[in-house]
Amino acid sequence: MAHWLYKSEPFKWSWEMQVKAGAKGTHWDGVRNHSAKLNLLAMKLGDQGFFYHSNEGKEIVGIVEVIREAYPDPSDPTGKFVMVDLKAVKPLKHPVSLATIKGDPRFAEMALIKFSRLSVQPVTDAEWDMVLALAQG
DNA sequence: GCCAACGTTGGC
DNA sequence: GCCAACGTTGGC
Repeated sequence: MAHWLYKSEPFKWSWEMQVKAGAKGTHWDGVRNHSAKLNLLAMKLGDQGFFYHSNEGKEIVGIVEVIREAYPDPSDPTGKFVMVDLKAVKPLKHPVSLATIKGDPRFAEMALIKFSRLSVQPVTDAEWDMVLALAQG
């Protein structure tokens, strides 16, 4: 099963709002980047991902799960972009900050570092496990 | 608030 | 089809 990372500015859409959306989840819309779109298209039902707060917080705060695979994003007038539906699974016991990830050489190849502006990113199994281990800390 | 990175646009 | 200009993202 693949893993992902979703960035959101908390004052636009925060982890708290995602939790409030409950089991029926929400659309992850507004993606207007082709790399991010390819990631959305690759997602399968049940794939889990990290929920990352950009700008304010700058940390991974929770885990979300894909509950509907990619379909057209109605907020895109060109009809080219897609969105998935996500629901909150659980918060991380201890959020893992960008500073922590940057300071750990094991994460040097992580998309969060290398492609810092990409809003929907793949996460490798190794990175997934390492972040979860840090979150237990 | 600044600015680097990077994607997109538009003139040629 | 190239590439300069421009806009946006997001860390600092």
